[in-house]
Amino acid sequence: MGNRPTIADIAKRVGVSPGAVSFALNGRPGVSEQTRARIIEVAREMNWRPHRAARALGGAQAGVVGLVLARDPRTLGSEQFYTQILYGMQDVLSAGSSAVQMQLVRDTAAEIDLYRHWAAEHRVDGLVLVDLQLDDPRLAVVRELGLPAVTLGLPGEDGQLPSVWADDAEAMTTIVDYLAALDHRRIAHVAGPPVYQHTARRTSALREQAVARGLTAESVPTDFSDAQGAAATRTLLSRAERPTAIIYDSDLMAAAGLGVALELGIEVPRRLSIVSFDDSVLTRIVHPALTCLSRDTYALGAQVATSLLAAIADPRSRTSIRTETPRLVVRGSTTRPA
Amino acid sequence: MGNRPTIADIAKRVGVSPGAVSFALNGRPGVSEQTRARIIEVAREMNWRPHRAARALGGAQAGVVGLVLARDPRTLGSEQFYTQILYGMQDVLSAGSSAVQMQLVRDTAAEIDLYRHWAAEHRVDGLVLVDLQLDDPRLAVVRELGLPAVTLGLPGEDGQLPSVWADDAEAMTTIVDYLAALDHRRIAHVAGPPVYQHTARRTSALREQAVARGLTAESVPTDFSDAQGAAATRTLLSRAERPTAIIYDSDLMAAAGLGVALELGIEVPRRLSIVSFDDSVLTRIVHPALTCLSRDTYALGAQVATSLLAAIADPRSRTSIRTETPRLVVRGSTTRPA
DNA sequence: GTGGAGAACTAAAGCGCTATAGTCAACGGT
DNA sequence: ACCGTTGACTATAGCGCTTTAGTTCTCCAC
Repeated sequence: MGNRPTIADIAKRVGVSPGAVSFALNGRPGVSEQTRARIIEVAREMNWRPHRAARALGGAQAGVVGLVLARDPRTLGSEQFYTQILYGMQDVLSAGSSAVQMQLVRDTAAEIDLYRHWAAEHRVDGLVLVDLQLDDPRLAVVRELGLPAVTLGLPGEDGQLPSVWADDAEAMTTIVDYLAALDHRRIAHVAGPPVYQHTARRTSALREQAVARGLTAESVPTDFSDAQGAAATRTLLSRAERPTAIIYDSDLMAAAGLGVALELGIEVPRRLSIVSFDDSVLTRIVHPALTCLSRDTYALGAQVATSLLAAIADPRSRTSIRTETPRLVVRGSTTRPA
Repeated sequence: MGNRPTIADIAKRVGVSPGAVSFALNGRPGVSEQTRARIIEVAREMNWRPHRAARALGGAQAGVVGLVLARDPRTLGSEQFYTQILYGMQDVLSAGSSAVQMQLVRDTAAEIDLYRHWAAEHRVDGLVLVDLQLDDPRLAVVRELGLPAVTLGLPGEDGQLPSVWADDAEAMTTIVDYLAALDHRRIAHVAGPPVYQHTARRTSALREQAVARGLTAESVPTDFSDAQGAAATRTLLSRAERPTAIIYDSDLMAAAGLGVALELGIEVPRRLSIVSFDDSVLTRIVHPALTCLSRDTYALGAQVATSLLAAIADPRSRTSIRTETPRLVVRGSTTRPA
């Protein structure tokens, strides 16, 4: 039963003091190589594992990093992306026998509460902040709490926190390049909520590109839900001069948009090309499969974990890592306008 | 900074011993109502929060329950369901200021390793076992480790563990009832892996129903991936005597199947009816929207959390809760066969 | 007015591990 | 031969909280 061996048990068995065992097991000087080996062997034999709480209590780490997702329970849909991130993170962290504590909350206020809670209870050693907002209120809180953190997305203006990011502007340019090459002149963009930094970057990149190339472009904000994605699509496609291509900020909305096109009898891709900013199974199972930007989300998660571990080890480190710009994967949903 | 107040700080401030503070804050007898009130007030004033690790060390609970999902990172797809479960669980657990530790692993062996790990490090107070298998190797391990656990799905044969479950056989019957009423005579079932208990139950329920009603029915096993779901569909639809209705064990496979039907030019629902065993956004965004079994997954998660808390409080409790049988939600993907 | 039962606390040990200070012997340099 | 080092440990305190075993007091019954 629950009676796991303690460091004292090992000490007794080997015939040394508990302190010596602690030194040995943590690779710290203070014991001869001989006894160290002996201790390690006995520890393995007895199937010893450190008691996390005991370690954490001694001022050490909790062995947990936190990741909270703020979204309405009914607007779920981006899980695919974050599940992959989670997977990537876990594989890196479990090597250091840490774990990721993922939690879903309703909104940013709840998210902040949770951070305070976690900090107070010493539950986590570090945080991953996702879905960065313009003027993000979380940044100040995290700084105040003194918790190491890494942002996934754009780096903070003033480089407050280390971050792992991809260039959204460049990604948008990739898409527009492609659509322009196909001769699309009227492009629409079903975007996420404007408070998000990535949405803002994409939107402005599209505008710039449109001006530079003399295209008509328009971004429609949504809350990322399939319902609003569908609604936006319906509005766009009901116009007299409807767009010949629509870029969606998420795979969920893209799929929903495709459904609307089918429902309106607008052939995809002949009469409407669709591009999704996210890749996932979803883009592959609908018909036609969706052209999208794809990236190695698993690797991204691993990257985030690595950065976070570095930030925890040295809280003053401030290195941001720019990841590869997502690649465009062309599938059946795009072609030259009819 | 990080210098959170301790129970001793409160004690000093109020002028009592740390023990008294502990009593007061835990609603335990040993202090007068007056001092208790005073202590609680000061604690709030100083913004005190218990240090989790310290509590856990004293033999108390870690305040974490574990949920591990064993699946290949490339076969992800059921996240939607589990994200909802997670959400439901969290809302119940956070009231008791516990958290859910969700982790993804590659297979059952890794899952079992993780349980041992968690148990040894006292990381979790209890477990939720999902995707029960026939002759599930995890049951013995969990018993051996003495960890309170709840299964989500069918109860163990011998009622070893409390469980929260819905009747898969009855659910399947609901679907067949409906399809039979529409006059479908040849029904196929794209199932999950046969090792899973729910797959087995559904498969045998379908067989029984088919015999009872004189229908032709067939179950095709898959690994739950969109690829195999699509492949199975392709095989079924390429037959001379193809089914007029296909039941899918997951929404992901159902959507993939729909894609295949479109690709083969088989109209849905006129020439093929599709029913999904799971509900999620996915069933709503494809076109036509999929008829499916729906249940309140959030509530299910909450139920699981409640049961688990009960199991933790009293490890001998063995109450299984049978939840409502999922309701059939009819949408555009089903009709009478042409 | 004395014994005894509560009530209201305090004191202190302990959870498992880390970390610091201290002990002790062996060795080397002068 | 003596002091200072160094290496290999041991002893001990402490992390923040819980919990058990006291210690006082007060109050009441006989």
